[in-house]
Amino acid sequence: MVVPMARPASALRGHILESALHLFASGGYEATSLHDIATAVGCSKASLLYHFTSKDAILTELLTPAGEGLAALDTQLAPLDGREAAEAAVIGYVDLAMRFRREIKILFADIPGMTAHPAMGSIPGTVERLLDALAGRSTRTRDVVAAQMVLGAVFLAGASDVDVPAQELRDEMIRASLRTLRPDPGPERD
Amino acid sequence: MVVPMARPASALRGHILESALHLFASGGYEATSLHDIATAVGCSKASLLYHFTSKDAILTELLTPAGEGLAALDTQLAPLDGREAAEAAVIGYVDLAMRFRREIKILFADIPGMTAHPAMGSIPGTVERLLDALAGRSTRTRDVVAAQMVLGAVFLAGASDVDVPAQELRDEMIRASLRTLRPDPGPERD
DNA sequence: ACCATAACTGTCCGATCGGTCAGCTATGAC
DNA sequence: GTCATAGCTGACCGATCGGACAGTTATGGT
Repeated sequence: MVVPMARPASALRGHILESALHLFASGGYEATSLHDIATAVGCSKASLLYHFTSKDAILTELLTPAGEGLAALDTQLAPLDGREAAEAAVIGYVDLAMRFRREIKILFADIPGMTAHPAMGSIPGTVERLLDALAGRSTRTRDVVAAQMVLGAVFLAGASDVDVPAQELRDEMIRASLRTLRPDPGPERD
Repeated sequence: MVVPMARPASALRGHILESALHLFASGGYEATSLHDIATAVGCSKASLLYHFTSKDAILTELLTPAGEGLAALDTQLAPLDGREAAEAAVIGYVDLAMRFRREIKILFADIPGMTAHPAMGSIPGTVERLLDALAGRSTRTRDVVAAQMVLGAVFLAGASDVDVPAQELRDEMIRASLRTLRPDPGPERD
């Protein structure tokens, strides 16, 4: 049987992934056609489908590292609790967002269909657990909303084109996230 | 000449807008076909294009109120400065996000093509000014990043399906946003 | 020289999209 | 009755999509 398996690495293959990542991140997955990618790469559309079994296979290969990173964070956070969980979740999540900024942009552009993509593992459950960790395992409305906001804040701020060096952005996002999650420093205490 | 103008209100017209808003918000604009809308409404695809000049015209009618609301906030924030600007921006932005949760979901699902949609006015400039207000007119990295994060936080938390009553969600989002933007309360306050 | 295989492409295909158009039906004015 | 008009529809159109496939060229082992 001549099953078209994933072809081994080659010069063109790398160029395809590179161009596809760029196009997906800037224009979205659905809005980017195989023709667009082929034009950017400088090869034929059929050549793309020689190196990859489908358009989705290209996306999968691009998203897999990010999905694995998220899964690893999930595992790492599982045994932690309370403030420890929240802080580890913040740092881990921010680092993840920084490392996969372009991949996040792809997800961001096609949320509805993308969050269910197999390459990202079971997003719903993973995200739910990440939220739980960010909230320090608390179910109080205040903490749940704050966790949800940190999730969105880092997600969007990481994908945005803020004119700030990466290292600085990372540190500020961590600080701001912890500020968001920490109890109010007002007169009342709990 | 017989220019097909926007038809006046009618029962079916209302149902179309209602169904379209629901479908766009849950599945995204691009991913929702006229056939999908027609099926949901229970009429023919051609009937949609009798009441609306195009698919885009449906979207425009759905997004226009949100665009006007954003423009109004823009005007309201213009004369304010510093902490006053930041707090007014937070409250105004959160209220806007709450009022147009479903519309935001539409934008969220098709960011690349949607942020440039005429119905939302000149998004880039408006968002930039909103960010400036959120940062309290500061250009310090810390404040700029925090503002960007609040923007994303409210945007996503508002569009998410958190199981929290609207009023409570609004108040918590405002509190958390102010926490994010507020200067660090010294090394340790607790 | 021969040939198997890899790398690549031109061309075609079915599906689906947004949109057009001629025509059907119901209603109300005269 | 007659006629204009509003509301609505089935059938069709061109464009574009992802993908299939036969065929061409380049390469390296024997």
